[in-house]
Amino acid sequence: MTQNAQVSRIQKGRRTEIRRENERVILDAAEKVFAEAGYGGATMQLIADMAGLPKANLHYYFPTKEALYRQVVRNIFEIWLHAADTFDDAPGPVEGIGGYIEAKMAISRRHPFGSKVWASEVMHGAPVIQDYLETTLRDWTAGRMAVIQAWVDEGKMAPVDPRHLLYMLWAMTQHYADFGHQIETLNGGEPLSDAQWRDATETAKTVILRGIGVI
Amino acid sequence: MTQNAQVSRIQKGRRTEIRRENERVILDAAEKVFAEAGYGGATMQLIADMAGLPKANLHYYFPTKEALYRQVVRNIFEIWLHAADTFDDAPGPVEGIGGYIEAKMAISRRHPFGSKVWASEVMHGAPVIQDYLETTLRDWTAGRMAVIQAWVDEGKMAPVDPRHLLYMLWAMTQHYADFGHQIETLNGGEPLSDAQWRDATETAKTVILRGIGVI
DNA sequence: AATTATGTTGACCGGATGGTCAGGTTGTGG
DNA sequence: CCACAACCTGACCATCCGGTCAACATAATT
Repeated sequence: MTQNAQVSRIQKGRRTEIRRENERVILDAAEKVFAEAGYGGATMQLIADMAGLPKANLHYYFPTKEALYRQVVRNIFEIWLHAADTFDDAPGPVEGIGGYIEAKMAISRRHPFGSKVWASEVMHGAPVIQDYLETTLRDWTAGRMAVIQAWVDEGKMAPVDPRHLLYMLWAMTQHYADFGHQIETLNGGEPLSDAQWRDATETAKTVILRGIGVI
Repeated sequence: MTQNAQVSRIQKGRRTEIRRENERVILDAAEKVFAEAGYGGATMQLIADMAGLPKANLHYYFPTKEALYRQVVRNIFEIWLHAADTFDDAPGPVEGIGGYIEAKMAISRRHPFGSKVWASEVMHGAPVIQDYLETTLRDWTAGRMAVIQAWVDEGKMAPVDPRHLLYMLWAMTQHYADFGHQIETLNGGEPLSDAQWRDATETAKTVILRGIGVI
């Protein structure tokens, strides 16, 4: 049994395993620290402490603070984009937009740090991922706008500006991650419960879906 | 004429005038730098350069970086709260909520830096204005929730969770300031025109008001 | 005009931070 | 078992930043 566990854990050699594990630990710690302190306020020492590694070890895996930050932001961007899958094979706005709201609310709950890093990056003028905004995100947005516009043309929903509708969806859902502290404070200092997350998601879905005339 | 201008400008003595003017210049510069670089990334030297004053002069008016930051955040909070006036003497949700959306969208356009500073502060756990969140903001929120709940009870709008509706309004409107860079990039690198701001405001109002069943 | 209060600023300081490096340890292939 | 490569880390360094201060300039007061 011990041997089996070892074998399965060491599939690709101890060396690459060490590397993968350490990079993961560092990236997780970095995401949290960057989210809580901002890029300028974060220090390599803080990240190292949170990761449980000496600072010099961080520089072994990531040459500079900026390189580490860049990797954190890229990872988040991937998650962000994949939430759009619900759009693709949806027969209409109820499933497509409703599902998108659910997916993004789930991300806000599961990856609050990542969301904050992303927000911070954009607020500071996207120094690191400007190229992504101009290519990947622009294409992505154009695609979803076309889908929404098609629904409008087919009479499946009220005529609403697809671009601003998308912005509304982003804003609402990410708000629960980015302003989580404010929401928590207004909730008596307690994190939202399962039921409260469900209420939030349901309220958002109801108001939006009724707002685009599909309820 | 020259004399008149001077007289009106120096109403309260040269000294207090100098102080007021310098504090204003410094606060404006600080707001911009804090918004663009974050608290940790901002430096007193950067703020001084933007204000056109030597760094030591900043410390004459504001003892520490934190004190300067604190004042910037307080100023924003004031503006933020006053946008709620439209709620108070509105006969119903159409005027109250519609007007609130318009007011907050106007603020996002006029005070984008302030909005970003506020967002940053909250995202980092509100180290400076936690007490405000727990007192002023909590009371404010409770008051508006009561107003909305009353409208629901009177049958003036669909039954919607007032708290999450408020969060939606905050999120949508502030998104246009906080994520302004992303929106600008997706707009071909150009800031939103007057017409586009009108579209954004109208879309938000339409979807929300229809979403709460008053259209 | 003399004195005092307020505003101005270049030069400086202690501490923190990102990053380096030499010397060590551990895993890997032959 | 040996030699090489990958990994680890304490100690160190140059730089930058918030903040201080002493000396000076300007306005207000008497």
